[in-house]
Amino acid sequence: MTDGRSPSTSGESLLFLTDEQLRQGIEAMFFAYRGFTADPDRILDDMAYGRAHHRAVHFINRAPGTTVNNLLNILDVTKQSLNRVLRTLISDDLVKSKVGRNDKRERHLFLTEAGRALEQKLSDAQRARMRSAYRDAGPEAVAGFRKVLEAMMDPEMQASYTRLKESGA
Amino acid sequence: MTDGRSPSTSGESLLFLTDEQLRQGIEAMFFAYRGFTADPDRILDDMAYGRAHHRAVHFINRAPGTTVNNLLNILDVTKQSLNRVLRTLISDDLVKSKVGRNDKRERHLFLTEAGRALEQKLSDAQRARMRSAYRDAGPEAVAGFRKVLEAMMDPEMQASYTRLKESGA
DNA sequence: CTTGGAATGTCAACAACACTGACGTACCCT
DNA sequence: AGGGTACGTCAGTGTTGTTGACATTCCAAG
Repeated sequence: MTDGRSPSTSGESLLFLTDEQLRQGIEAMFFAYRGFTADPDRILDDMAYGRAHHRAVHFINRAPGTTVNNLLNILDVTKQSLNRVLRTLISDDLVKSKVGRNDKRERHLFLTEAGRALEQKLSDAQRARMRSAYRDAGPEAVAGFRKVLEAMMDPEMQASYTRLKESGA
Repeated sequence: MTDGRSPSTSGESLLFLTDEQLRQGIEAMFFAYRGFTADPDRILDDMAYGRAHHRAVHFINRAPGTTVNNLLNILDVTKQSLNRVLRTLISDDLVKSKVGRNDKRERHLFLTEAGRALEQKLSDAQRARMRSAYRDAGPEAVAGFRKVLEAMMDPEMQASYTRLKESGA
């Protein structure tokens, strides 16, 4: 199964499925993700925030008025964990929580002006690296990049991703 | 700067550099990385280990006899943090630490038989997902995937990555 | 041979971020 | 009226990261 050499299945060019190729992909993913988070992390370190705050702010910005439960599903963390983050964001006046009109149990989340400013700052930094990588690699590489990433997601996350993608297009 | 619409630079097809496109790439990266780590994480949860143990075991397996310092550079954590992980791995007899011959201050790290077995188990799980994603996306997409990831790394990490890649080819 | 510095290891304290479990409040719906 | 849902919170725990301080070992330069 994991014999490390070329799969010798058919005559096609399946060399890209070699264990060595896969391992390189795994390591590329590891190193690239560090780069991916490095710039926002630096900004967040200067404040009292971490990566979890970034994620919350990002998705609230992406889907304003989203409920806590919805955010919970996207972020895939416990409500206790998310609540800790939301509490600080709300008390720092970056996020507003509004009681639902139809269903008063729900809280709808919005960024304040300051929240949007922070999101912009983090987003700009992350996009700058992404843009540079995209430009270096070219449009065809980008298409392949997206294709592989989508295939790597868990099905539920793929659904979340597609939903977000289509809502913002 | 971040006006969100198409960059209107020249007549070329630079639509893949739109803020919206970049944001989709960012979200794809976020969701995909979760999938990427999900399978090994499940295995590790059953033991008393975490992702840090996986990383250590992976790179020791990749470069047997590597020094602590070298591992420190690759993983980019403090020696205290790495040491805690190595200590448990060594006391659980998954990793052996040997004093250097030329420079006796250095410790060279090797996997034991049990260590290799764990690495295989984790690696198999992670490769299975990677292989499936690669197969779904096809060789050209994979090439693009790798190209973008490399362009996203910090220069030093890109160097580490290339060194590892060439050592194992 | 002594001393400076590098590589390593260890102890302690702490913070971010995740988890589980339990409980309370408010609310919707049947 | 009662059951389930949405949300918040308290308490405890674990992994992984961080600083800071200090000891040991050892190479290499003076």
